[in-house]
Amino acid sequence: MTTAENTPAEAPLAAPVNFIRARVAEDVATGKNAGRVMTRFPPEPNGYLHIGHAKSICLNFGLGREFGGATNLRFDDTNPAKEEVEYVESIMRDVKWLGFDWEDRLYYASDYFQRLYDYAEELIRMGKAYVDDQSAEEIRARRGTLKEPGLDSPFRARSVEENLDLFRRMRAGEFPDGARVLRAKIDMASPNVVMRDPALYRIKHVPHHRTGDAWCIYPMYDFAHCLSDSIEGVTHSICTLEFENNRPLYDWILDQLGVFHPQQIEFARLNLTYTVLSKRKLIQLVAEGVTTGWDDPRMPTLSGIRRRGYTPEALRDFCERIGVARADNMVEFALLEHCLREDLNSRAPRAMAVLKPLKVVIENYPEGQVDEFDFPWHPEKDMGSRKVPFSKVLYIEQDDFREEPPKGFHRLYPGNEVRLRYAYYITCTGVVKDEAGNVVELRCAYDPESKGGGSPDGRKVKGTLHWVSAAHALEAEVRVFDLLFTKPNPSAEEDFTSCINPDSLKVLRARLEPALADAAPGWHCQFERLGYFCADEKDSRPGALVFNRAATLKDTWGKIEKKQGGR
RNA sequence: UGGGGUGUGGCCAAGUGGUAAGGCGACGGGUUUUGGUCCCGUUAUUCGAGGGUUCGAAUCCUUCCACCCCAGCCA
Repeated sequence: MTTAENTPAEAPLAAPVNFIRARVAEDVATGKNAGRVMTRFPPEPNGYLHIGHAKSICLNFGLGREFGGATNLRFDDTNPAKEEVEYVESIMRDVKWLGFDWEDRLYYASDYFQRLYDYAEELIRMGKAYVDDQSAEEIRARRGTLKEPGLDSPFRARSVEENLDLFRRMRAGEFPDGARVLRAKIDMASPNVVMRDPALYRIKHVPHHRTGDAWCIYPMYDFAHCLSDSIEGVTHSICTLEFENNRPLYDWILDQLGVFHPQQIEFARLNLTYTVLSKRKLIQLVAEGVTTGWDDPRMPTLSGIRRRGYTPEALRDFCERIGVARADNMVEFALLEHCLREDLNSRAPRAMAVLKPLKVVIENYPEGQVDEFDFPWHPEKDMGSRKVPFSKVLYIEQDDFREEPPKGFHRLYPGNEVRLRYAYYITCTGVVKDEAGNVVELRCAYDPESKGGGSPDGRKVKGTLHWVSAAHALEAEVRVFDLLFTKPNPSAEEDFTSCINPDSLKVLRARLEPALADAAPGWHCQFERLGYFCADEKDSRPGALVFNRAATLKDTWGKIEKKQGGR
């Protein structure tokens, strides 16, 4: 039971409609591309995948699967200065973990460098591209502004022969970085700035993680992406809204070259409350040591979320529920939590753990006696059972005792009777305090007749507490996480780091029931009444358990107490 | 009038001329050996605003307003 793999989730329901699905369905119905559907997920390997990428992955792979097509994984690796194999590997790991399979269709834009280069020469021969000797600053100065047209480059009218010669010499490494660039010859007066003779190739004497020193010129995104899509026969090239301005260029390049023309479709990227999802900001969190790395359980990266204890099923469900549209959005974190709870409620085994232990001595329980109970792993589903020992000295949660109970509190307080889950009823008969007045121990009396957690006389107790036998308890580290930011939209702040939550991590020494002794890293369970937890995939091992809290359970009492102005 | 987009309840989001789906959240209530789960109910006379067309408009026309994206040799 404590192995990492829990009961697999049931197959997800049919995906809801959205405008992209509708459009693809229409294309299939009208016989466009002979009814063929091919999508791709095209990450740049310059960072870890985050939950925003999950939306795109689910969309792209979902479309491929739904329409009997296929989805490629293609690394958009056209900027060697920023890309690394570590990222390539993490991306493949994360996509697989999310539950998608690119089978034998693993591609890299760098695989196409020669073909791309050939296309560039073709454009030059058609008089549609030219080599510009201006510096980056000069080009910028002549680009014009959003409201004013740009000026033609003094090198715009070069002959095809000269352009070809210069471009070949660029490729041969004759010029230093930044000396020249290949530009498309479109329209410097275009109201769309993207169309003002965009750069197609730049010189970068930087080794590439896959092609090594083979190239010193690299294609720009706009040139590489559309042609890579075309080469792969992608029918629907789905990307986020900010690329909408680039679509005319995407279309222009493909039209000039007369090659297969995929359809670019844009959708609104995901924004999540209390988190940041821009690569720049995530890199900053890692670089500045705000988190322990890309896979810190507080990070919205897929590796962080996985380590936190989220399941791929929950994430896929989340991606279905948020929908796909073109309006800017900000999805509440509560929806993500809901998806996890819903998934794990049905499949996670239950266990007892006390996070902040308070010692309880059952005064009328025989010294040295041990009851060994057999508790089900799940209250409704048949998941078998485990042995749980009960003895004279126990631990309960500090939060479950109040010397002076607030209104509506039906846990333990002096004179009150509660149920220890599945075990016995106990009544608090005394409180032991230290010199400072802190409650350090409770004296209680149990009712032997209530064994199993019910009583022959049928009397009701309102509270049921989780507990652990002190002598048999396992000690474990439990990491309790909270939101990384204190504001719903950190990106709206002048400096997003100004609202970092100083209490986003609390490390506790908890006591666990002994059945958890050999919980495997990655194992999920519910600690009864506390939340869903997962044995840390990196740091936990039998004998030195480390659990992460993925999400709390819904807490009605906490809400009531908060309203009462309680602590 | 630089160009391109978007505006439906607190948050997502269906709806594409026939009289506002669904989910999350919130709020009530029931069940309950997890104050969990589950169940039941409530939560937009109104679709950014105004004007118009129509028997009928969130859907069509029109004016206006708000917000987002674009001036990397990043993607």
